[in-house]
Amino acid sequence: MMTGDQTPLARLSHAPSWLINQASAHSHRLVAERFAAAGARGHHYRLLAALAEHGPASQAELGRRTGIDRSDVVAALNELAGKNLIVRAPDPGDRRRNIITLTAEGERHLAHLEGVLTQIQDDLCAPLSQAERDELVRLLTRVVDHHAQARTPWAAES
Amino acid sequence: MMTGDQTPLARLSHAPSWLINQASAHSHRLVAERFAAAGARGHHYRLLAALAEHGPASQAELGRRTGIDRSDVVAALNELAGKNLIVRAPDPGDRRRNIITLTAEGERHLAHLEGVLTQIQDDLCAPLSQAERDELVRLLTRVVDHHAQARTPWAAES
DNA sequence: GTGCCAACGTTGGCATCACCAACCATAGGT
DNA sequence: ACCTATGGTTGGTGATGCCAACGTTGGCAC
Repeated sequence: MMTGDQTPLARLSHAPSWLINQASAHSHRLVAERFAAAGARGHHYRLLAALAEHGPASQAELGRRTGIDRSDVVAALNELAGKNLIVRAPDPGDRRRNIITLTAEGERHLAHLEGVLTQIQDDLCAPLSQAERDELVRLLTRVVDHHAQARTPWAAES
Repeated sequence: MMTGDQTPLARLSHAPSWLINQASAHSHRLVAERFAAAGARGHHYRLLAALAEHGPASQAELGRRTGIDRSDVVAALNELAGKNLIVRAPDPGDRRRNIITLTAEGERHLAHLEGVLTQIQDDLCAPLSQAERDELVRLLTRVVDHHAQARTPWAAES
């Protein structure tokens, strides 16, 4: 996001949107750096996690679960398939679909990324106490839910 | 960032980095949409605000103040100059530098963007009470400061 | 059954943003 | 004079979030 953020802009430095973007940028940097070191990118983790949590699914399903665009899902799955972390098989019951399945190797990789991510959370929230982290999560959850709902009124249940 | 964020990923939905990125995405979308409607982009506001707060400056100075990369400052200033919102004049005391000055029109535009941004803050934090918004700002400020400092130990004072 | 619309996978493209590398001109100190 | 640091500029990279379009296939109505 930025190079040297001494944030000398008084009017901006108290704006939630600015702070959120700053925080996001730092978080993004952490994720990008460490995931890159682990040979992965944000999309990869999201997809693997979705597969682990809800089981095999079509690509469109994965897109909906993870919020990743269909077209981006294709690219990410290509990469994951290239590393044998997932398997793409045609759905016998619907020839339009591919059924994506996590491989054992994919599960191992996911477990690794899980650890990396946990460490990232910790570093990101380093200056906050546990109670403060919980509070931050609570507040952000409210904000995110509010806007997610506004954007996807259809996805009522899940 | 995403299309339909029903966030069905239990393990992710409580991770601060995920929440921050989600919130940032929503905020980013709001900013992009409304700034586009106002004929501006995020960089533009940051630069105009920096000029208004600290007065005319060289491009490198602006980059440091706003955290925008030197090369990106050039492009943004070109656009701003094209709209007569800023003036780029050579520094008589240092022929390497350009002195960037806000024009009256630039100030008007900034004032407008200021209003747009205030509205965005409000929409972004819609689900939160004022006390909660303050708390969110406080927590995020701690996080951002912590990482900004880690990244730019040199920019001690400012 | 035929026809039409919806969903799926895929390709290709666009925009923003953070960032890096390289250039050349100029300052400044030695 | 020389060498280094700084400033403006150009150009390029990569991640991410989207949108548009295509051909294929399913499902439904008629």
